[in-house]
Amino acid sequence: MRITYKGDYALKTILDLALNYNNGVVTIHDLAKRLDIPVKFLEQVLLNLKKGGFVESRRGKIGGYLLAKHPAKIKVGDVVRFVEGYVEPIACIENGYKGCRDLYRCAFRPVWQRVDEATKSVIDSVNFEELVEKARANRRNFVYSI
Amino acid sequence: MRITYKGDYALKTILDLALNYNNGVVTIHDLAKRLDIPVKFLEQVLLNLKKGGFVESRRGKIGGYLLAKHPAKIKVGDVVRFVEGYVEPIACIENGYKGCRDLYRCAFRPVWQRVDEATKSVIDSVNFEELVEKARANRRNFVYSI
DNA sequence: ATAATCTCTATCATATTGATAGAGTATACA
DNA sequence: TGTATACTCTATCAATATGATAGAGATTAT
Repeated sequence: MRITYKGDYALKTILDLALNYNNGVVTIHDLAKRLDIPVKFLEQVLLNLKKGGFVESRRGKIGGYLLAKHPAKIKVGDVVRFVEGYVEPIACIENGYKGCRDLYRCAFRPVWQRVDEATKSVIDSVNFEELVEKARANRRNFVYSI
Repeated sequence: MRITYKGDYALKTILDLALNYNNGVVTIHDLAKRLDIPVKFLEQVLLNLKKGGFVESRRGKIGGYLLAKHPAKIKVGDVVRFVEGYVEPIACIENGYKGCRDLYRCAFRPVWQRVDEATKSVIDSVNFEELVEKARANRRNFVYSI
């Protein structure tokens, strides 16, 4: 797994929408400003997240984006898998991979499998409800420390 | 961490040289044939591994490559770090990274750090002496199972 | 009507990836 | 001393991914 800007932006966007859950829609413009993401890039990220069923949109004058599911129902791993396309540390570990002469005798395979399992156990154990709590706590700490 | 062909080839090359440790040099040609790697690509991989201090070379008529250290002294993590350039799941976790507005308040940071630690604990716990044993065992199993 | 918003597709510059090409240098050995 | 057999070095290439920009739509509250 390697997270690119694409994935980073997607995760931060979903966290922002989770922070605004049950609070109406958020516009691309506001998201872009708060998260420091180029507006036109964020457009594509959001359209993709919509295709993935993570967000919904409202068009028109008071339109914007909102989360399609409860934050507790979205895991970090779900988003990474959908946006980046994979989570595995090497292609030969991916499901349905063909193209290695002797996949099952490979001495490295168990190593990659252990990395893969450890990675997934982390990213699939964190949902956006927890992240919202953590983000709010961090914000409080920050304000108090000034 | 995401292993590309570059890293995969490097690891397999070092394993092959480890299997031939104390057994003279191995030519690029033999390595390329056994490992199914394009010769001219393998050249570059080997020159790089030499720069990294993993292998040594002998030029001339009976030249070839050999491991620069004992297989037990080379960890999978060492090779990946050198060849791929990083091991972290995202750039902001890399040492000396600047460029995030509030790195220490980021709700995702602890997630990436956990992935990072888990990954490193795997790849830094496997050395090429163990891999040689495993590879020899796998080869035996294969022969017996025919 | 119109302003504000999302939608869609095309394009772009740059870097990375995986691979190929060819001329050079060193060494064993007949 | 010639030559075959190796490693050495640098350039180049096609294809793809990455991060970003552009502009013309479609929708909706007021």
